[in-house]
Amino acid sequence: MSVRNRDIVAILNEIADLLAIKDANSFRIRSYRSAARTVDGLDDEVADLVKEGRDLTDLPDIGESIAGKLEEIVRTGALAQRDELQQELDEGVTELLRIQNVGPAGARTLYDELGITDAEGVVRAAEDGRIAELDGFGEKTQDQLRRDAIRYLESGSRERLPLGEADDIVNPLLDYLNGDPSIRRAVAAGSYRRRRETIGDLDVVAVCDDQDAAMDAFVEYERVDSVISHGTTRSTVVLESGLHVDLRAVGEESFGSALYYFTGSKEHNIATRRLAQDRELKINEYGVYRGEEQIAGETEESVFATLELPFIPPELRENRGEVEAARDGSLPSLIEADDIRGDLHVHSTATDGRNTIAEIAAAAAEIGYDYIAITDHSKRVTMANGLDDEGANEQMRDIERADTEQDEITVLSGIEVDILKDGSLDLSDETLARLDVVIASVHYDRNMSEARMTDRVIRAITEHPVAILGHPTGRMIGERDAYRINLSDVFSAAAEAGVALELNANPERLDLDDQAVRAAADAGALIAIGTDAHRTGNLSFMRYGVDTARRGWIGSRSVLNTRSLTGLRKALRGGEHG
DNA sequence: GCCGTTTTCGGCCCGACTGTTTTCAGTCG
Repeated sequence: MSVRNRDIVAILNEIADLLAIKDANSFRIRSYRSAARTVDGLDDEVADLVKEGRDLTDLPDIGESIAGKLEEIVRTGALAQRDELQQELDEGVTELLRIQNVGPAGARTLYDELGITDAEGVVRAAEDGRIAELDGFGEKTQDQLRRDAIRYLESGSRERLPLGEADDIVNPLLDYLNGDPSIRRAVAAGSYRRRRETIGDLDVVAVCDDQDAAMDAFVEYERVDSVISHGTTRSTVVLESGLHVDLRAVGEESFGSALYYFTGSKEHNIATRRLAQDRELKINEYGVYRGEEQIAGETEESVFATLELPFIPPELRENRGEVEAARDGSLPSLIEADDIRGDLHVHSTATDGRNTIAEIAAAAAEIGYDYIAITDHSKRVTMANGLDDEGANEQMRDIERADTEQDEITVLSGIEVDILKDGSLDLSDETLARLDVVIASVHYDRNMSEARMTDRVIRAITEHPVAILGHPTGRMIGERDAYRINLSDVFSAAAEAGVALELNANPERLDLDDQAVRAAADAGALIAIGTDAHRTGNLSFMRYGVDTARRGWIGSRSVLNTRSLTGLRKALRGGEHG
């Protein structure tokens, strides 16, 4: 098994950590972290690039030195430099950096003076009162570090929150803040605004009439568990849910620049600040400055204008080419929630859904859709009481009846047919050919080699009347990884066969993810955004699918279910085989 | 260690909060 990018990222970051504890040149440390970010964002495996003899120094933030180290890692699976650094310090001492409020300097002092190498050591030393005796440390810091180390030990590194759960926490908080008389308006920024699939913490930017009162209101919010800091322009709290929230108070004249600054991403901000430097401008959260003079900042648009850039949607701000695209006028026109005309992946009471076809149709009509496809499981999914050929045909008749019994929406017949281990499907092609929408998905036998899984999926979608490949990687966010599969081969095959790739909008799946969906569209494949709803309330998951599509640079033309019913039927026929 | 429409040296994004300080270092985002 060759070295994966994630292993390389871990090694580069570990070197950065070790160098930081050794108090090395900070820009040198930053270089390792930048290189790690570059590798993390690559579509290709570094091991493949090396194999192809590509010049790694063509990649951003990777020069002669680190390129040589990447090749060493690929060749030997290890890096002598890291091993040497690790021997100088103690194994695992970088764990100290994972503790809140312990940075390189603190870790160095704890290690040099007290020989502490892990969080348990911090707790013991704090309880013995040894930390407070160190230069630059005191009682308060000792107490804080003891709590931080215990929290680290109890929860490990803080888990990121899925966006769907974040919405349930963020919306009530924003309602509370916006209802406070001292706050003119409060808006969520950060990865939440960029609609990342998970968020680490939450940044809220607020324009306030009375900053002190606003900060007081914030820390007194009923779901606050503890207050980390409480200032006049910034306060940080931990909510009962464990989510860290920062509130930044700014003046009206700085609202746009603050929102821009705190929306990030960090990498995006660095890229645009470099553009600003070229123009002898300075961008910070208070505005865009030429010398002492503020020349923009009230709106995000005004900030972009000083860089002669059009507005870049928050979902694109990841430094994945959006700054360059904005400069040369090639930013994509992104899909909007209103572009969606129907949902193509919904389960009913016929298998494991909670609602009847009629209830689903009514809920979809209420949303304003033109059509909805009922796609229940096939028999292999025994847990869900999956349908056999006879059941599927019976269900087809039920769907047709539901379609004729109301005239608000078109109900399409469909199935989510299971892709068996050998790439065959567990319903006959005759049955499938009668249905409007056939989604083929892998549910079982996930643990096979990449080559076999790739072959299995490609056979399923090219040899049978399939319209859509469902949740193409099988991942569950924070629960289980994608199965091993060569996505670029699958995308090419799907594009060739006219089979759409699903962007499963369930916020626990989001499968394909943002980067994969971009690669799929680049390969010429159509995208089908479906909620996989098992109850009518889940139809609202569509939003997360659209968010992810936008993060994948997807326009409405690349998405199957933005088409009119006529256009959809035409595309579905065009994609069928035999 | 990386990078270059001032190019092979000399820069490298920027500010708030806290605690231990008496002018600032460390951490965070």
